[in-house]
Amino acid sequence: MIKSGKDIPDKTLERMVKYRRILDNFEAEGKAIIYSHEMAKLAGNTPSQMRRDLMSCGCAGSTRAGYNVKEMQHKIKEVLGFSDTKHTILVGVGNLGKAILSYFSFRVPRVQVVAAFDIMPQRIGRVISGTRCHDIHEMETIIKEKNVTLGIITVPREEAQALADRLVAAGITGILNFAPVTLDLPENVYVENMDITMKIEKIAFYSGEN
Amino acid sequence: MIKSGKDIPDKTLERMVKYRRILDNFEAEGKAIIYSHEMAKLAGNTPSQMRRDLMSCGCAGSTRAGYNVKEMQHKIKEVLGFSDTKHTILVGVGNLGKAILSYFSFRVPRVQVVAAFDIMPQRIGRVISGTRCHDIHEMETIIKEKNVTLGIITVPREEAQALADRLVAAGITGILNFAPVTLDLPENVYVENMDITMKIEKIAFYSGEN
DNA sequence: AGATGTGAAATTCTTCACAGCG
DNA sequence: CGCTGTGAAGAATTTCACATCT
Repeated sequence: MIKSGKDIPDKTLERMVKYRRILDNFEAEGKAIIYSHEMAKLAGNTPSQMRRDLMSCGCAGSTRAGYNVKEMQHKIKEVLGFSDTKHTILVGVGNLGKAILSYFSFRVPRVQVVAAFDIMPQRIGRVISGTRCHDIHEMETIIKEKNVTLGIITVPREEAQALADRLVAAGITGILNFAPVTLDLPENVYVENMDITMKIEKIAFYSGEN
Repeated sequence: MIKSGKDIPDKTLERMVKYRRILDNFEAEGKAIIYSHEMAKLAGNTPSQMRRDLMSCGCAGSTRAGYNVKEMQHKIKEVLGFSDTKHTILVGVGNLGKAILSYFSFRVPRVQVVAAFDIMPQRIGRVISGTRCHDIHEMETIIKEKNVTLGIITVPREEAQALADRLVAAGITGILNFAPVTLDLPENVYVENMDITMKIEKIAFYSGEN
């Protein structure tokens, strides 16, 4: 999908999320000032990359004294968007689905999971980490009712494409896909893939002397 | 970590894994020849990127006739390394851990999960998708015994760094980390992070007109 | 004609190096 | 000084365009 017209580089955005998490911790500790090299250490990158990233979000760091934690936090949240919350559903309440639902008890800013879906009767009606699991037949209705725009796919590979089509037809514009297939969807839908086995193979490839 | 001296670009490697999966399906269907544009469609990229990738693995596609499925498959497997299997453990047998263990029943080439670990008594001794869950106290012993070199971390955030240190001390050289923290580890350990909440926020950011 | 293979351009991302501020 | 801000260099990745082959 074509990225919408935000001027902030993709990789920078990814790191921004990380920075926010780190800053949240700092705030909790009452730390008020942070240097780019401290931040870089915690984020696993370099000071200059850190500073470059901050430029993209118009973040003023006062010379000599480092960056003001609260201000930086505010600016980053502004970029990531803290105003409107997007409604999300998750489809496929197996182990993976359950695991992801529990991530949300730790609250992901901007994103709220409003319902989960499955086909298995024994899962329907249950509440997992605060989210109710519905029969998948109700999916389209609930998407419309609750104004859902994001979908998380945690169903088996074979079912992923058909499900994605249904989600898109129902009006969803962003998908996080955990199934190991490439989804074929219209350009205006933004898709991110979480390819777990790929990552494992990457580790096998790079680790050790090889 | 510094990448070991393989000449193949990082992104290409990632796509290679995807290509292999696609080829496996093709082989099952008995298809013998494939064109770069077909492959690109299935992998969600462009024909020229596809061809460029194949160059990196010395993959001969005969002009006009496209690529020979079996040969391409062979070359890719050669690059990804199909000879030696790396032994892997997973630590943290919650929902996420269980989900990942079940991925392995679908067989990830090159990688074999030989044991799982947890601290919770009710999990210890159980067998999940063919992998036995041990008490975490046995971890170091089993790593040595079974010559384990890769570790998958699916414990809560607070425990991840300490666990990673233990893994590295015990001789592990590659880690797949699902906890949302940056692990601070020696240069010679290769780490990949699966940052689920980050991906979700990315979708929230890019999807829709925003 | 319809593929592949590949220099070369274009784009994106990272790092360097250093001016300038407090 | 030590730290930020940033132009400019450098590296990595993607895309273009076209010669070449059957």
